[in-house]
Amino acid sequence: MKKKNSYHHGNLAESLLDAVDEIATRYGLEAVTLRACAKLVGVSPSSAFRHYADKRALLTAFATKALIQLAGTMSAAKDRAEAENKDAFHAVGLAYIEFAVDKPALFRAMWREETLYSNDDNYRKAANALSRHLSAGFADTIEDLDPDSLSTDELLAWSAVHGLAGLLVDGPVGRDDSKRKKMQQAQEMLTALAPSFKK
Amino acid sequence: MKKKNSYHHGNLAESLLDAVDEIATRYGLEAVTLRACAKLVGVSPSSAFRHYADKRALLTAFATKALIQLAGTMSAAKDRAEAENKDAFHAVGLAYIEFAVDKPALFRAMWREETLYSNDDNYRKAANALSRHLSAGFADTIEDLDPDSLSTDELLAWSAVHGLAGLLVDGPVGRDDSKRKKMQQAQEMLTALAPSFKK
DNA sequence: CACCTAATGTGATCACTGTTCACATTCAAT
DNA sequence: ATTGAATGTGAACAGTGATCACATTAGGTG
Repeated sequence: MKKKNSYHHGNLAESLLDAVDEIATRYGLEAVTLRACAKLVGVSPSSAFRHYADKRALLTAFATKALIQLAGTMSAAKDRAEAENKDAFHAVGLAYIEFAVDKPALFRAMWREETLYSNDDNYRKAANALSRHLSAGFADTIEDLDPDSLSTDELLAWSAVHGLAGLLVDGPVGRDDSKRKKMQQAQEMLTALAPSFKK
Repeated sequence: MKKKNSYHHGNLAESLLDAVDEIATRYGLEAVTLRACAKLVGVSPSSAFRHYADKRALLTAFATKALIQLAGTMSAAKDRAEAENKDAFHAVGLAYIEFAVDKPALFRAMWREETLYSNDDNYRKAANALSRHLSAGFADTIEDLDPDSLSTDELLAWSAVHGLAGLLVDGPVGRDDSKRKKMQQAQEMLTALAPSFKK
């Protein structure tokens, strides 16, 4: 994007993240290899270590990026729903699930505790932000005393949405179904969940 | 367990599964290596291939075993709840989450689509069985027309339970909390979910 | 401008991984 | 007792993450 034929690449750190994305979406997370990423970027394998201490550090950065991307999608869904006077939580939850269905590799990468440095500050922040985006769909009069502690309603909402996403991506639910069918199941589940949020 | 010093091991296939369990529980799933398993069993690395076509096949067998174990735990929880006249779904859901919290490595191994042969017959059967154990907590008068197709209520129940388990094991929820605290969150979530199951 | 230091990319090399294959050993049925 | 099938072995292979001395360059200093 910047330099073309120079010894120095320009912004290898960012380009490596793009390479992870490319390979993960194309061939799956397990196919993401330092050497493959380096080759894709057109650079020596060892050069990656100038920017990431570890393969794990690279994957952590990638997961963080994915989390932020998902948060953006959810935020957009919320705005759209409010503009159309629709139920915001329903829309945000649906966006969450749709993201998982559309980009399973990214969704998996976000939550691989064992291949991540989950103590990383940026990662933690991005992960915690998600719950806030979900509960943003609720009535605004919710008690947001401690931003790092979830209310039971928030936890239930996140669990149901996250759980269905997980079952669709890495579970036996809707394994051979079309995307339309899957999203329809999500719709129904979210509707069925609504009664639990009556005050 | 059988032979002690013979050239032939006796039941390598089963012992390898035990080795996977041991290593996964002790050092995490990523530490499960064919060579480490073989060494633990006291056998040559290549011998594993007489019983499993692949590392993936081994992990599939292990995942299946874990699924069956979880199903057993759930079934026991249901029986106990019914004997004590308590809500069966609540108990079964709690058992599901407790299993994940107690044995995160096993729980992760069950759902790693990318490191599994999820088409394997035994695996599929075991995975599908779980939903039935969950819905067994519902009123018995539920319409179980198609056993392979989930009702919306079943799907909601499984999603919420599975989601919280996932968030606890591989997510930012309750990361530094004690087990007691985690299980308390689970209790509250399940209680909050109940209104959605009113007919 | 020339210089110098820090940042960035390279190549060789290491230990380890899953996998294969010819070979050794044992079991079980004849 | 013999023999064929089942099971375990050891040496190899290519691919992996990682390290380190070294090469190349960028950007501020004089």
